[in-house]
Amino acid sequence: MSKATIYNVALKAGVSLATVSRTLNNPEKVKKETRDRVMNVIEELGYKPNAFAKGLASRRSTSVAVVVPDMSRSSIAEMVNGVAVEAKKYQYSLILYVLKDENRGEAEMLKEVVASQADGILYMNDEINEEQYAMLNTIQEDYKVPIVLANTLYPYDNKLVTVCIDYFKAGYEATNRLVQEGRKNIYMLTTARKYMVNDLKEAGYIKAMKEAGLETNIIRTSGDITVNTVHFNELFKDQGKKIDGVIAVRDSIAVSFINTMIEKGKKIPKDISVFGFQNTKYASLSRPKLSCVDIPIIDIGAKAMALLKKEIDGEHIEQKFNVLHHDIIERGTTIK
Amino acid sequence: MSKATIYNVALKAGVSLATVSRTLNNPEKVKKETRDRVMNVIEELGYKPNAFAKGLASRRSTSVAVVVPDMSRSSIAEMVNGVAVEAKKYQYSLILYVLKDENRGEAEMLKEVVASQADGILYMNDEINEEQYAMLNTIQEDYKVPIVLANTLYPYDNKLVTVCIDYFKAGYEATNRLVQEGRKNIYMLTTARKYMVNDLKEAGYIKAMKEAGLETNIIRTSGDITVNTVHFNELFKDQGKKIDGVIAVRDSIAVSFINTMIEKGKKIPKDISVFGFQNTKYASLSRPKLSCVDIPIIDIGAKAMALLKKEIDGEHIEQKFNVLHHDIIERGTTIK
DNA sequence: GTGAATTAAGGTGGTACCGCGGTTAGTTTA
DNA sequence: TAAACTAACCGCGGTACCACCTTAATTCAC
Repeated sequence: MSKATIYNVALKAGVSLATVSRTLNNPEKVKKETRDRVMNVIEELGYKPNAFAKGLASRRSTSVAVVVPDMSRSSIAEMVNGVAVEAKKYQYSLILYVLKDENRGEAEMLKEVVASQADGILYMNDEINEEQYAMLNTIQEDYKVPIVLANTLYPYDNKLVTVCIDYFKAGYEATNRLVQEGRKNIYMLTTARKYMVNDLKEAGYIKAMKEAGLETNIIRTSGDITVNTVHFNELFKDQGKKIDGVIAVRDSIAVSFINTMIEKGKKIPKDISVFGFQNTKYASLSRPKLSCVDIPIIDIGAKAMALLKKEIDGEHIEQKFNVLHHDIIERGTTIK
Repeated sequence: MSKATIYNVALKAGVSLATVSRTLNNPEKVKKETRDRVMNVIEELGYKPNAFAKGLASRRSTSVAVVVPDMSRSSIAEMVNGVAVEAKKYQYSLILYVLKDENRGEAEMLKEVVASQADGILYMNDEINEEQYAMLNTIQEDYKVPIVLANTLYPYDNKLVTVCIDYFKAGYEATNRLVQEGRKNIYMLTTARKYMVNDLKEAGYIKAMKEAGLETNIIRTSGDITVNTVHFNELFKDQGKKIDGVIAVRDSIAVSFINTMIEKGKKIPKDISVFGFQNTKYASLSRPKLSCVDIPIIDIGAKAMALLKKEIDGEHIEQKFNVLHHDIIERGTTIK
């Protein structure tokens, strides 16, 4: 009973191929009795339409390509979870492309994505630059493949549908909380690599500092925690460096900073207040628990998938740029 | 320049369809000059063979299905990273199936996997039971779809190719370290849900405890850290409960336990030694840094993919059960 | 008011594709 | 004369359009 084809089903149910196809794709166009009979046979034979044949004939794959930079980043993984749940609603399958250690150009990979016949592309690479954005645009236009950016954005243009939060505002708000606590020497810890979203957090931080008449201090460090721990030790070796507040672009960076400082005898939050970004498990597992910007990352994934589905179905999306709501969570690393 | 077909290429290169097909699939059968000419046109038109047509005609998809329980688990995400890197070598694409919140039976999902025409299945669901194992076997046999289990196993049988580490041994070794420290009241913290690999860690723990003539204490808690923190608080409310050592089946559980205890005034590792499992980022971000069993999770993913590829290519795999090496890492939560 | 004719709509079957791989037999090239 | 290539066709398993057949409802002629 390896593989039942539509032909087997038709034969056994005593109907034509067309009718079987219709019972599956346009059930309302088939009389109930016939439909039931066909469905029974389908059940009996364990028939599932061959995805290739279906794709070839219909020119639709009911699958979307999911492009991610690196699965091991907690935010990416959570987002994929959200995408998966939403995709299931539409019976869409996910084709995964992990860019990590990708040495061929991204262009090559995107061509592959197109060749895979995916009905749409969910682009989650936050390390996006002008060139890539242009490429994505070309693909969307030339190949008519809808693209949605999830938790990433290209702020200088908005031809592509985007789901994100207002990272600028979040950075601004988090910084302001520390300013309101009376902190004067507030640092921003960000990644050495240029992620668009981190640039926005940084811009928000700068704005808040400027408004408060404070001096900005931006430290670019590695996303790798073993590396940045060393870095922090180096940086704050001389106790002369005044620091009483920190905004980190990732929870993990915030936590490794906290650990470094506590080992140096600093009190958190008495001496230094710390804010993270994302509200990952790292934040809950930190001691004290990390205050952070809560980002609805699962919702971003789900919303992005939902919008992509709409685009695929040809619906016009009036709102290209979709901003989801974020929260500021105060826990143990800031003073209420 | 939307979609070039093999026909366009043939026309422009002045050859027949057959020759184009050969250049791509059996290049050695085509004279170099012709081949070069065809390749140039392919490049020029940006031609990529239609995956559906190719799959339909060749009955191979050059894609594998990756079945995971939940992307947000750090071990799963890392493993997928490993799979992705290896898959890229073979130009295989990944179709992702996330079981999380799956309410239809898993049988239904597996049928879908088969219908997707994947050439093979990478099964990473560690919540495997007898029924599922039987189902996987049926699929492998009836549909001739190779299956590899990655970081999960079914210890009562070994028809399916498996890549794992010796969790029994790891549990045994970790427990022994604590015994050698002189710990007497060593608890195992495991998940309430039945994961096969956790059962093995538990069995290893029990063996070591028995050998040392110590009493076993097994606490089943949630994988959700907000829940288990409450649980730990409840359990160890009465200070009468003696406890001086802990083996946790996941790093995250270990860390939340540590946090709970330290808040109660316990010293780690002076009063209680703690061991985790996996060596995730949680372990490095814990304070003190978590001692744990280091599991080569990326390698497991890569190895599983490599074996699957072999199976797909029809090579016989003599070694069905593949055990990768693990390490015991001693850091700050145990006494050297 | 009745039976016949027309129409509409619902249900079903027939079949040309979709783009490629593989085979065969025949043709050209070195 | 072998090697390299062409031409033609089938098959893969579906989809979707179009055409056809029912059946029921409506209109019509008488």
